[in-house]
Amino acid sequence: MSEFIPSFEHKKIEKKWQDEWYNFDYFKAIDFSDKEKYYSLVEFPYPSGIGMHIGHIRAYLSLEVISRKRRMEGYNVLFPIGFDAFGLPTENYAIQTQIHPRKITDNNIKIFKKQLKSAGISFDFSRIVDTTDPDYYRWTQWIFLKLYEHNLVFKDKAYVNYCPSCQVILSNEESQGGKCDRCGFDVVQMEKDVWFLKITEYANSLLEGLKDLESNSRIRSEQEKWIGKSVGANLHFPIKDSDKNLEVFTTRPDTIYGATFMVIAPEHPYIKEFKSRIKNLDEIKKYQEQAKHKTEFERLELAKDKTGVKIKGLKAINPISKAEIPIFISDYVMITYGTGAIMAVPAHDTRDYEFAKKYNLDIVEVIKGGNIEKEAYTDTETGELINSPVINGLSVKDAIDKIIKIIKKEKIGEEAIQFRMKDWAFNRQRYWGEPIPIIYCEDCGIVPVPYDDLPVKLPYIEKFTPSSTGESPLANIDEFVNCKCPKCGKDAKRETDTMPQWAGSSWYFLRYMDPTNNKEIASKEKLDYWGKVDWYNGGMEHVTRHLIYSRFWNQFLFDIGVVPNKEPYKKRTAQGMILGADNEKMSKSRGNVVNPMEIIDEYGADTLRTFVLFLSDYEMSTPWNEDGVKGARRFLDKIWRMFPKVNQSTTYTLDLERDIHLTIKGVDEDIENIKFNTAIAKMMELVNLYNKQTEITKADYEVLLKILYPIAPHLCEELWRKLGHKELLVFESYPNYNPKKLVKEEIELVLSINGKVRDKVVVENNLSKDKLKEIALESEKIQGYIKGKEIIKTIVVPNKLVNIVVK
RNA sequence: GCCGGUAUGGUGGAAUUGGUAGACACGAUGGAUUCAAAAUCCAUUGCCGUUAAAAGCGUGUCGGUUCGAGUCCGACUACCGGUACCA
Repeated sequence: MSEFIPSFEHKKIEKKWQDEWYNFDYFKAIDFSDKEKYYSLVEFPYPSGIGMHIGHIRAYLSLEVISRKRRMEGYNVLFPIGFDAFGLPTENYAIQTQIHPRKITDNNIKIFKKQLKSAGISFDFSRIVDTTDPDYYRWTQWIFLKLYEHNLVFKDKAYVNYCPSCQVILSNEESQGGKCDRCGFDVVQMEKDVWFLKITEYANSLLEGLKDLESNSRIRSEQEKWIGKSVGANLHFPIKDSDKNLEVFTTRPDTIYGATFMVIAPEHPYIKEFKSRIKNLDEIKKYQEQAKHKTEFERLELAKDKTGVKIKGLKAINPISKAEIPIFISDYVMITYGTGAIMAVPAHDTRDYEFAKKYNLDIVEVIKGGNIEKEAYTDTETGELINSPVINGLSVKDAIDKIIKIIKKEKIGEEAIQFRMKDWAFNRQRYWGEPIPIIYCEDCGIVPVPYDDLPVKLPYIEKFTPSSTGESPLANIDEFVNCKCPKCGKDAKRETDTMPQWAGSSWYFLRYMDPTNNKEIASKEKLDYWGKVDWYNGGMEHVTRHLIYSRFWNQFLFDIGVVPNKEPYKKRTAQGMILGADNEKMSKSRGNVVNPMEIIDEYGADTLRTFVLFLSDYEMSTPWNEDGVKGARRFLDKIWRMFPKVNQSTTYTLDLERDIHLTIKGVDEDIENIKFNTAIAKMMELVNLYNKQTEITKADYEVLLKILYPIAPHLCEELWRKLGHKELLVFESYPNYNPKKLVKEEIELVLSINGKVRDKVVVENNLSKDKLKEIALESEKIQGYIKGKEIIKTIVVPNKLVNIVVK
């Protein structure tokens, strides 16, 4: 101990322990171990060329800390990592540089692995999955074929969002606000053959499954809203002088007497169906044409300004009141939601109200309580039905119940449920993705590739630029396109579209359980052993799309008997974003990006880890603050420098005992509640106490190393070894606290007058209320305040305070 | 528009069931050490006030409940995130 280096040499020490951990596979998860299993999952990264972002570090650290702690607690921990490597950025970069995406991806993965290790994250690197590996995407294709087999895949012509800049078809989610998610270019509408996955079939099941997911309310409600369940009724409005009905969906069947007109979407099939009867067909067609060419942006901009055309020659009949009412065509009704037609109740729906005002249509009040001269009255809690013969006087809720009974009896409608969630558009016209395993045969039509022929491998090509027709680059590769029909053997052609980026990530958590299996996605035994993901952490931005897609695939695999659990995740948390020092989102263009590797190089991985966790509440977004890094480093140095004053005693220093037990308890609770910032603050407080002692015991020091280990493992390993231990901290037992040792013998009693603190005295713990009151009145300061005043009342909170109310 | 979240010192942020607001850290100031600096250590650090104290003020704004409110209730403002004519 004589030659002691006053600051820990992070470069040397961190490298030493990383080599030890990774070379000897200390973090390897053991299949079928007798220990209880724990599966911690973090969202696998897209291996971009810039390498790791500070956000990755924060995202992984929560479960990194939990995983290290769980190992100490005796669990067999599966904490895997992989790469979601298909996708546009790599492909665009490939086009730019003429380097093959395979090469780029391999290189990026290599960089990422190295960086993850230099941060000391305790991943099981033996289980890496790479979605672009044919041994992996073979099973992605396999699941697609299974979905196809179970009629959950269909092909349809659809207007799709197309980005002329990326030359790629986008999902609704990727083209929000009419802008391309990737490049920001204006999205245009384009008719295409599109593969869909029928996720809507699982809508209800996905909603129900949320009940079993442990997560905060925000995570749950975003998913709920995305699924968007509405309960109401389908009503049949007869078209006058025909045997057809106009079907509408409504959540407010109680307002049927107030339905003064109907509105159908511009794309509604009845325009064609009744074209011979429509007197102003030209005008209608013109409107349809306009609606089609409105960009998303215009539709949003003009959202308030309703437009539409009355369909002349066509009338609907209100099936309850028998009133004849006009039908309009307007783009405020969407063909993609419900039945593409509505009954408009202007008195009680804001949109219908605006439309009625603009076109001077009747507004009939059927619920009392608002002022329909001014605005639509949409309250459903307090109103009472009027002008509605069969349901007058009822509340909205009762009226809905009663009217549904009536319409069912009269066969003019039925209860119905609608979801806002749409089927999942499942193809891209790009090269760098999983080929869709489908063959087109002139005689046999669409033929799925036989399971034995999987994987359909991506051919190694030189030119990845998409064709100007919007077709995949694969369409130009004859050797890929031309094949034999698996059914009849005749010449046939392959599907050239590839899967969207969400495909590979929809089941990767299953593959980790058995990453090299070449017979199944994973063996039944391993799926059973590892079971559900115990804790899944990732970004808030993936709570809707990725989480729902992957739950959908898992539920499907459960339904066909492939996986043992209907829901894949037990618990889900999400980290907050780290913003730039300027409080703006980090981005290259703003120049506020923090490179974690630079911090590791200068201050070390332990410092980075400690600081990122200390920065703020884990779930909140927060600006980066370079200065704070020094504070974290100082904290670790203090612990390092303390080493020479450690004595050989194996019991806690008496003066520190209570604080040690308190800290163990607090740190444990904080970590489990992902309050890493306060956990670290508590350890800092303990270290400050240690520093005040001239000597500390080996026991004092060891317990600190153990509770700090999950956060700053390199430093703790090194000091642990310096204490003479032969074994690593990895599987040392996590410390327990003794509740009896938490009791304080003396407490500080606060004395206040009228709620204002006037004095503080140290008294024995657990004194009676009367005794505390007595003590309070004895205080000189208190006496000064109550002199000449009347004591109205005294409140005593045992072990806390005495408040005297005077007048 | 609707749905969430947030608002606390110069800064990042703490605060258990309503019970000492500002833990912990950064920064700053003063001092020790040093030839000097860095590092380290000690002290101070919400505002106002004072020689020092006391008193007073203080958790986005306004109001309320309470012996007592950062915390509960009502109204509002700003910022962030989600969503967008969803019938």
